[in-house]
Order: sequence, then structure tokens, then C-alpha cells
Amino acid sequence: MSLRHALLGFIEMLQPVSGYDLKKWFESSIRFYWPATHTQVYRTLAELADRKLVTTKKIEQTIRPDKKLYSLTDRGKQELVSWLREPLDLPATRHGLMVQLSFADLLDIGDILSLLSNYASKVSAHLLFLKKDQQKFSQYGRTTRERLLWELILESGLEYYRGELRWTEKAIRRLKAHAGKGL
Amino acid sequence: MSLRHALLGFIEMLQPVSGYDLKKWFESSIRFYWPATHTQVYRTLAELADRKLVTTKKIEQTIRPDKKLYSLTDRGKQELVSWLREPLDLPATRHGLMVQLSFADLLDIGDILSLLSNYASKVSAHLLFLKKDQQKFSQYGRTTRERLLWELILESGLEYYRGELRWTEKAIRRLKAHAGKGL
DNA sequence: TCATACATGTAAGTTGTTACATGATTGC
DNA sequence: GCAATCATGTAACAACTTACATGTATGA
Repeated sequence: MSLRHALLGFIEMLQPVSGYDLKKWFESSIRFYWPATHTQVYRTLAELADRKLVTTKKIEQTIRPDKKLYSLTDRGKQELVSWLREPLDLPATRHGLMVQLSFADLLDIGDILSLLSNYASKVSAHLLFLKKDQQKFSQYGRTTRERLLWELILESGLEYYRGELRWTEKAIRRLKAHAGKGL
Repeated sequence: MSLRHALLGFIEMLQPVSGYDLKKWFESSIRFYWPATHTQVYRTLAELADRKLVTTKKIEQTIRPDKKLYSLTDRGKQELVSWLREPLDLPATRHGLMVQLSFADLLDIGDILSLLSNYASKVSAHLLFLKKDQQKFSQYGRTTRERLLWELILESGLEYYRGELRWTEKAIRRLKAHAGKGL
């Protein structure tokens, strides 16, 4: 599971850091590649502490709720770096729209086109969102190489969604052309 | 969950059909968009039968193990068609390589390039595999519109992986250039 | 003789989602 | 006055994975 290692990675970058802040970092960056809810984050942090990959320190606060700060242990860093080197399998994608289209011959053309245009508009909205994020994000890198890596990751997302848009538009054209032939 | 509806869709196409055959159809087609193990298939079929969306018929066999054949009920077909019309959220992708690259500044350049070239070779292998599948697959469509849909689905996969390859090659070039500057 | 196809399942574990729970402070 | 931020968690459920289990027939 990459969630564990994503957390180790962020802790390495930000230590000492609270679960709450880790969750916020997830939200604003890696979530496009590995989404996680706060429930999962806290559960996984507890497990990492159990396995002595991180240490915790309780901070008592008066006007805010108490919090715990996490830091990496040597074993945690070892675990992180050795995972970073591991070649992974191709990700298993689950793309509900494609499942729908597989059986969409049961629908009439209007319904099929709605599915596609709904997808297109969600993809466009997401693209806009990613572009806004773009500037904000690439500033944080601590080395030029880290900034380059983050830029590449963001471009991968942009290109993926641009590709989805192109494909959706093509699919709409082809389906309309096909429907037209029937007249 | 799309698995339930993917099964309903295949049952609609192939009924009466055994769980074993449904699994094989998954393997050879939809698995790229919605992978499922045989455990999941059998469990979900039992649930669909429980909910009266499908009916089963036991076939006793001597030289082969007995089997169950599944067919759609009217309620099953209704459920399928109404799901097919539902606009879905954007799929949540989990892309481990991107998680690794997010923290890859902890690695040396050789390790980073290995991650990328390993990914590239897996993507290429998968592309070859998809292209082989291409002819075999598009023959099955029962209407011209169904064939068009399946063609579009397959193209979406091809374009995705071609995009991944292009991105990976660009990433390798940029990282090599960056490493070169340091000399 | 060894792997593969046929055909179905159970059990146990891991991961991921949703709802519930608390309670002060700050900004609109 | 109401929503959002801060900060952490539990409980219950849903989905997915891996290992275990059985037993015949066919082809390389």
C-alpha cells in the first residue's frame, strides 16, 4: 500500500508534523494520485507508530485541541527509501464510465451522449482546478531537482485529463455521426 | 460499485451464463477498466441472486464439475439500465509511481531513472498486449453501434498508455538534462 | 507427469468509505 | 448566528486481496 509510504514521505519532509497537517498536505497535493480520508490517515499513523517507523510527541494546548507530532525513526526512513526504489506493477484503474459504455447499447443515443458530456464537463472543471494549483505548488520544492519532479508529476495529471477530454470529444463526434447515418 | 453492474451487463449479453464464464469475459475485456478476482465474482453473483436481480439454474454434469447458469430478471434489467444512465464521479486514480516520484528527491538519479524506465517497459508491454486484443475483440459487437462503442473504449485505453509512454520519455529526458547540468 | 481447463466456493485479512462524536475559536 | 478551522478519534460497513480447498479430464 502506498498510503503508508506517502505518509512516511511527508513526515520526512515536514517533521515534526501533526496528523491533521499531514491530511491537509494530502488534500492539496498527492490526493490526485492517492486519495485518503482522515480516518485512514489516523489509522495508518497509529500503525506506523506501532511498528516503530515513527515516533509521536503529545503537545498539550489550551485554546486548540491537543495534538500529536510525528517524526521519522531511522527504521522509518530505511523503510521509506527502500520502498521508493521498488518497481511497482501498473496501477489497476477502475473507470466506471468505460463499464457503462461497455453496455451502453442498451441506452438510446441521447443518454449515451449525456454520459459523455457529463464526463467532459467534470474533466474540464478538474483541469481548471489543476492549473490553478500549478503555480502554488511548484514553489515548495527544496532543491531544483525536487521542483522538477513535482512539475513532471503535475504535467502528468494535466496531460492525462487533456487526453480524456480529447477522447471524449472524439467519442461524441463519432457517435453523433453514427446516429446521423441512421436517418 | 460498478462490479455488480458489470456483471448484470454481461449476464444480459450472455445469458444463461456460468460464473466461470463471466469471470473469463471479465479477464478478456473489462478487466482493464474494472478488475475483479473470481472470489469477488462469485460473491457478488450470490448477492445479486439474493436480491432477485438474477435467477440461477443448477446444471449437473458428470465429467465436469456441476455449474450454475445465471439469467437476468426484469428487476435486474431495470437496475442495470438505470445505473447505466447515472452520471458518475471522476474515477479516483491511485498511481503509485507518482507517489514515489513525489519523494524521489531522496534517491540518486540512477534510481529515479530506473523507476521510470521500468514503468516505460511495463507500459509498452501492455500496449502491445492491447493491440493484439484489438482485432479479436471488436468482432463480437451485435450492432454497429455496439462495435463503435467497444472500439472507442479500446482506443481510450490505447491513448492513455501512449500518453503515459510519451510522458515517461519526456520525464527521463528532463531528468537526464538536469543531472547533466550539475557536472 | 505436469500444467491447464473446468467450476465453485470459504476464510481471513487488508483497505477504503461513511457516519458519529466532541468542543472552542475565528471570520463573515 | 452560522459555517469553517483546528484536532483527533471510534464504529460499522463495504470492497478487495490472498490463501486454502476439491477433483476430473485433456493435451504437451
